[in-house]
Amino acid sequence: MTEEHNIPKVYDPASVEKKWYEFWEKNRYFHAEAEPGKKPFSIVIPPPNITGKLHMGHALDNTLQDILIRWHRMMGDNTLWMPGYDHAGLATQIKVEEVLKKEEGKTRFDLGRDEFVKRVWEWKEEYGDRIINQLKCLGISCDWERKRFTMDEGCSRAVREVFVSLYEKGLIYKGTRITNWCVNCHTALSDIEVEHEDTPGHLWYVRYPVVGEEDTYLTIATTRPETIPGDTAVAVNPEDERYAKLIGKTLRLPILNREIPVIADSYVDTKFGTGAVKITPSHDPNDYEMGLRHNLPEIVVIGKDGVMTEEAGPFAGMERYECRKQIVARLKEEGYLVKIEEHSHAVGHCQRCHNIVEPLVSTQWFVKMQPLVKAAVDCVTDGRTQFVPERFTKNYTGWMENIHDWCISRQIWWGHRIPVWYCDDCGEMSASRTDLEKCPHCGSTHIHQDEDALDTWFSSALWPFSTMGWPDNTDLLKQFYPTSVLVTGYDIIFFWVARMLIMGMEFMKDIPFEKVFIHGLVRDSQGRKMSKSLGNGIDPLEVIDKYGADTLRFMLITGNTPGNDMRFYWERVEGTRNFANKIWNASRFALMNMEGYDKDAELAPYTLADKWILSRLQDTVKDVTGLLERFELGEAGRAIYDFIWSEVCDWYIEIAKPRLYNKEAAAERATAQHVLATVLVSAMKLLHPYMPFITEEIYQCLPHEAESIMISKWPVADESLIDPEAERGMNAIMDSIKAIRNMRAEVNANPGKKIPAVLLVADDLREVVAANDSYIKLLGGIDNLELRAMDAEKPENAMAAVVTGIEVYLPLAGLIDVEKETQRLSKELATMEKDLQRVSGKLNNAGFLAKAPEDVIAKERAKSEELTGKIEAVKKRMAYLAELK
RNA sequence: GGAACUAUAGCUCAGUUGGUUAGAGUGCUUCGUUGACAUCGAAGAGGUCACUGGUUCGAGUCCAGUUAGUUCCACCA
Repeated sequence: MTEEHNIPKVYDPASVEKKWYEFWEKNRYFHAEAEPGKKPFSIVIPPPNITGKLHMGHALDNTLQDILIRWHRMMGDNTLWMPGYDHAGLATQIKVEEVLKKEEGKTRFDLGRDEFVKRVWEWKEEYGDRIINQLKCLGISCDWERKRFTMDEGCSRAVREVFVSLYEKGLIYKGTRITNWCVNCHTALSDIEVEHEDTPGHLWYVRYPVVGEEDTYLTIATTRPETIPGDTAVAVNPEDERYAKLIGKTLRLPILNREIPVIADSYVDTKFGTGAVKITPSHDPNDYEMGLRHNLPEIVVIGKDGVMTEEAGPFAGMERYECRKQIVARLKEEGYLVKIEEHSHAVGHCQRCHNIVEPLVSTQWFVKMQPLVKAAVDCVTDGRTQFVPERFTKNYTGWMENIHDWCISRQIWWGHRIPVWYCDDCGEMSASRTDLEKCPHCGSTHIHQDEDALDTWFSSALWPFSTMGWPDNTDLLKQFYPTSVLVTGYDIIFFWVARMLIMGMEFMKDIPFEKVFIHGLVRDSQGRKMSKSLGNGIDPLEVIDKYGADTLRFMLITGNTPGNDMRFYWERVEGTRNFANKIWNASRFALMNMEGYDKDAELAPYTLADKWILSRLQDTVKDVTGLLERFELGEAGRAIYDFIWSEVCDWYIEIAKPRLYNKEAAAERATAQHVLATVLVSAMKLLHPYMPFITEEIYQCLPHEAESIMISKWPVADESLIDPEAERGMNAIMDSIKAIRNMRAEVNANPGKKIPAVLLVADDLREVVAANDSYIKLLGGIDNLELRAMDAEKPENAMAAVVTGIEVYLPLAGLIDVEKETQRLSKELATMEKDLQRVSGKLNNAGFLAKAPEDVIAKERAKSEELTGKIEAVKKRMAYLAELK
């Protein structure tokens, strides 16, 4: 937009976005340093995975953050947005393994651990920055100079420190127990990495013969017949009279013919199935617990690869679901199968590969959660950390109160290797902050490190302080911890937010963030989750290419409320693009009329429209700032949109045109230029956090004080410019103009041509309307405008409309269709009378008069008066029309 | 089995502490091209605010229940 004479009519985002992003980066506007004494504002980015590719969720999440960051930067806060990415252990390992398989036909085992990990690092170097470059296309203003990685030296040091410290406190332990196991990924998973889905299945009723009693059976019901070979008991409820006499007896396991006892345990629900349940301690968490209580043997029949073990006898070597089929067939053949029922139940799937998770016994590392949760819950219940919207608090605390120990070991290679060494000589185990060369206990050099890596969320949990240099007490931590806001989707409150709160409270003894700003998901136009398998995802870069980053950003933020999901519509994208173009053209208009602008020129007194728009600007500044403070970003965006389009463009610019076109009246012209420029610059500032590129482009062309809009000062409302009188006068005039346009459209009166009009104006408005009748002439298409007092004679043979304080008459004798006009007026009359009825009802209600606040009563009284006046005028008018018939 | 969210115009959604004539965008109908913008302007039609009851002078807004849809949590075979 630098060449004033050749500004394209249509805004072209591609031609300006790159330019300004480079300009901002070159000038280091994104960079923050600790400056003691300055008010801080800080956010740590939810680190995207290095395998990541920008999707709509990122676009939304990062735009929200960028708006808060840019706004606070303009408010003069010392603003840090800490960027980085996550190594995403399992996800990345799977990704690289796929590539390895495809390109070289090899598995990670072919390469060996060291070589494989080296390959992942190479992959990270090559692709890790892809998503960051995509974020830059969105206009994201992170302090890229500080970019961190969960596996960089500093973050890794923090991981070691936390692990060893928790180990020393006894809060990390190694244990053998039943955990979620993915037979495909070949690793243990934490509880929340298992997604439960209701799946239709069957309930098989199987009878187990009672040993020593001919033709006596105990029938159990199971959803997993393939685990029968692992049964080591059948349990019934001790209160259950049906089975009382069987307790203590022995059953013979069908097919396998092993003998197992009937035990009693109050866990058994007498109402489910037959009230008798087979117990497989190695393959079911409840059975595992029961096995411990009753000292039952554990027989592993399903291996870590999902294949039946030798213990499964005739089924050894079969895949677990194939085995299920075979066992059911055998049971049927041999007469053990009593019946099959349809049964829907929740089945756990691996979050990564979506295979069915197998509960298996294995040795893993756990974080003991109970001692850690209290502080993390307290800081939320006492309000030190607040969820926005507040309703997510309950979600969080409820989960925390029922938390189980966190399984943190993964049988994978990519990630932080567990910093524990085992001595082959003395058998001791040692956790260490530094890599060990020899056993601290016996000095032996025959030691080896634990093979497992940590859950990727272990390092993410430290992100708010590991990125700022912890465990050192850095200047960065001193100024920017706790961070101000954490912005994320509700889908990772448990994975990430909860664990950051836990680790922050434990290691920093302070909250990691003051606010947790939660947003929803971006769904497709049918409300479905965007997913690869459905192929319904929209690529944000495609939207940016076609419509510009500003459009995508504004579209994502407006039209929804915090915490709720939103739908993606191309129509909404187009609507927002039109808004960008509207701004562009308003600015283009301003520029084309800026010729000879001198900021020190002598100004004429402000006109009504000047006073009105300046007053409205102050209102808007207050509204927008207040809404941003309450995290109502969508509403704030709408307020800016409405101000620019419906007030500045639709009214102010139109009214200012005659003054801007008239070069003879220099002071008047300069005044209009000054007001228009002021209003536009302020509006661009308000809009800048939402639409950074177009606002910068426009700002640079308009008279401006800062070298970039992004470091300019956020507008503050000037109370002296708030002018209720001007707003009232202007509203009356605008209402009159709308009434004129309405009547003209109604009868299609001389479109494009000018017509005369007569206005009857109430005393208190006469002066302002008389002084500004040019507005009415200009925008109503009126050539001869006559003003009369309210009680003066009403024009005959004219169309009429009544607005607050003004009656509008258009002498359109020849064009009036008496019939239609009467109809129109009676409709109007009906709604007015209905309103009046309601208002009078209130005013005649003693309870209302006694209890409602005075200003509300006054408002109702004024409304009543106004309606009475209007109704009277419309009635007179109708009487007149009746005479004409 | 718990819990949360959603229900407002044809469609997508706003509506802060209860006090409006219930709004916007989009779609629809009608009209409009000479110096910002047809990615535009003007006008219009279109809603018993899911249902039932309650609190209140007053409810789209608060409370209880019902229905429908979505989601999260939960070890019942």
